[in-house]
Amino acid sequence: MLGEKLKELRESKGLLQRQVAAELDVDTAYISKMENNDKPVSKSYLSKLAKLYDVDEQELLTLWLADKVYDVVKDQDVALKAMEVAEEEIKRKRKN
Amino acid sequence: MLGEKLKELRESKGLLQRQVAAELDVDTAYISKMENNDKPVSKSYLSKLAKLYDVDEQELLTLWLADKVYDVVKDQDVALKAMEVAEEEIKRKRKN
DNA sequence: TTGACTTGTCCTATAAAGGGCAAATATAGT
DNA sequence: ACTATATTTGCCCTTTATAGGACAAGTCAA
Repeated sequence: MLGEKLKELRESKGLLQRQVAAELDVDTAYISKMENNDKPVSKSYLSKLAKLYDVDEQELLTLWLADKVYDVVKDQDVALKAMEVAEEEIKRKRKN
Repeated sequence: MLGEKLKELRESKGLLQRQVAAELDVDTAYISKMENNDKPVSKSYLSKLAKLYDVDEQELLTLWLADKVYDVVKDQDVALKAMEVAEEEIKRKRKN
């Protein structure tokens, strides 16, 4: 989810992976893997990416977190129920 | 969430942590920590616990997974949004 | 062919799981 | 108050998993 978004943003900016890699000071292979969900995106790059692509960091952070959640529940057939339960717990804690 | 449930179930069955510990062949301290969310419950104990407490394993599994999800999103202010996104992704994949 | 991207393999460092053990506390009964 | 049992807490340890990459080699498109 974050991967697709990053790729889409990069292309809309007309940037090459090589350029983004240079900006983050990493290998281009790593960029490729991020965009293809082969490797998790390191949280520490989110702010740099947000600036580079000129989007709100919150947006990327949301997708980043959604990926994490997805990784936990995928393949689990009680996934939806579990997420509901967790959601209610979050809301409950927020109230307190 | 799973912890509280386990404690509640154990007490409703009138069992001591010592007895449950013996059943799972672990330290009583570990049982205590599970019930107080100080240590994650090992997934491999769920079926034994379900039988011991005479409940559906799915129920425990759901709470177990909910705990995992909660751990990922807690303290994150985009938690709810991220869960929504992940939820939709799950549903999307299910369709395909 | 060349530049852009992808894929496979490898490595290292960190963290978390899964507990044990001993000591501290809480609680109920006498 | 004293004891005994139940539970909790703190500290420790080992094993396994994952993150976070690098590097080389492969593929794809112009």
